[in-house]
This record gives sequence, structure tokens and C-alpha cells, in this order.
Amino acid sequence: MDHHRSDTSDVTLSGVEQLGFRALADPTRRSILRLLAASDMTIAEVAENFQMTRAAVKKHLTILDEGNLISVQTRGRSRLNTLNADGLRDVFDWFEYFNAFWDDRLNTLKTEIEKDIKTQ
Amino acid sequence: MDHHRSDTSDVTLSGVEQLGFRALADPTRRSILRLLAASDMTIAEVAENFQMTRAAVKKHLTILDEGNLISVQTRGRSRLNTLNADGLRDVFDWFEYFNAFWDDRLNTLKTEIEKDIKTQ
DNA sequence: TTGACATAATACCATTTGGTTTTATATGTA
DNA sequence: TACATATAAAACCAAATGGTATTATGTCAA
Repeated sequence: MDHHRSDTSDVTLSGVEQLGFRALADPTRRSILRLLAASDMTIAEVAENFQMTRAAVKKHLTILDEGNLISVQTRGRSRLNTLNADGLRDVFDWFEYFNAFWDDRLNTLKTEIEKDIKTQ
Repeated sequence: MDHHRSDTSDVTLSGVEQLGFRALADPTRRSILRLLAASDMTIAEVAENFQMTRAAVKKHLTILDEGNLISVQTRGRSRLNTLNADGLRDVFDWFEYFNAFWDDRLNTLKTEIEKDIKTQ
């Protein structure tokens, strides 16, 4: 513990994948991702699966886009929403990094216990 | 596509891990998890790492607890906050299931392309 | 060009969120 | 007992969120 340093940093691709987590926080948006995993869809097609208005669905899609979890290709007068694997991987990577920490801790604990047993 | 069925379900442990995602949406809470990965901490100890008040930190810890990402043991007049691997795994599992969907799609695409090449 | 249609943009609203300050309630300890 | 300390609880506030309805804008087709 050095100079009572305060650290609120996010460590990862700051400000980018942060929005990915935010995007995943809403159950509707997680459902949309599931739908898009099955096939690309226009806003109207996505909206068919929910009770809310198209406008509301479009807002969710915008947030998913901001979080880089989907990408959008304008095709004529409609927009095709596609899952973005890269953005999802960014979020996933946070867990990987985190799991590394966690595993280290378990390993340390394990080593300590083994040491205890041996020196008994 | 069956009877134009509308499906907004969350598929997973409904209503439980949902709160896990919500808990992860805030960068402060993700930082707290990182801290707790290194060692268990009281509210006061966690709060030392941030510029906000203890009350605010306590609120974050409550949300992390509701999302099952940490567990709390009252020890005397202080509370020790501990990382909860199970809750984290629940969120992680959502990704696994999701990746399965995603992988299926990629595989299907690959097979289709191969078919195309062969029948050329 | 006109009309239908898919999305965009805006204004608006209720609720939730992330923070504060202030006031309790326990719990160790002199 | 009395006091300091750690957390709990409550009231409060500004901003963000998730939704609505309404009004553009752009594109295809007759």
C-alpha cells in the first residue's frame, strides 16, 4: 500500500468496452443480442419480437451499437443490424483478466495451505 | 419461424443473474470487484480507494451483493466483503451459452460456403 | 410526382441511478 | 458507563434511463 493512492481506473480499453457493459445491463438488449446471434435483422424485424414501440427498440439498438456489440449496415431504406463479435470479445476479455486475478488468489491460497500441511 | 411468437425472455436463471449484469454496468463497481479479487475488505477499506463517500461505496457494495457478485460476513462492528465466484460464473455462463449460439451460426455459414464451393 | 414505408429525430414523462448529507444503531474499549 | 468507531438508514437532488407519441427525412414503386 503506497501513498494512500486513490485508484478508480477501469484498467481496460477505457471508455470503449465500458459501454459494452452498460449495454448488457438491460434484459431487452441481451434478448436482442440473442436474436441477432440467430440472424441479422432490420429494426422492424427485431421490434416484432417485443411489445414496445419501434422507437424504443431503435434506442436499444443505438446503445448496443455504442457499446460496439452490434454493427449496422444501411441497405436501401432499411438498416440491417448485425452482431459484432469483436465488441463482445472485449467484454469477455474483462472476465478473462479478472479470472486470472481470481485464479492467482486461489493458487496462492492453495500454496499456503500446502505449506501449512508440510510444516505441521 | 413459428406462430409469430413474441419472446422477450432472458432464458437464464431469470431475475437472478440479471442483477449481476446490472451490477457490472458501473465502472466503480467493476473496480471494486478488482480490489476484492486481491483481498477481502471492509467498507472503509474499499472506500479508501475512491473519492466518493463511504455511504456511496456502501450503496455500490449493496448492488454487488444483490447481483451475487460479492458476499458479506459481519465480523464484529465491521463487514467483510468477499468476492463471490459463483455469481461471477453465472454471468460468465451467459456468455458461454451465447457463444454457443454464435459459433453455431459461424459453423452454418462455413458449411454453406463449403457447399457453394463444391457445387461450383 | 405521389404515396407508402422504414428509419431518424425530437419533445416529453416517470422511474432509476449515483451521489450527497444527516441521523441512527451497534459494537468495541477506556 | 461513556465515548469513539463502523456501518445502516433515510431524505434529498441532479442526471441518466426506458419508455411514449409526434413529426421529419429518405427511398422504393406505381
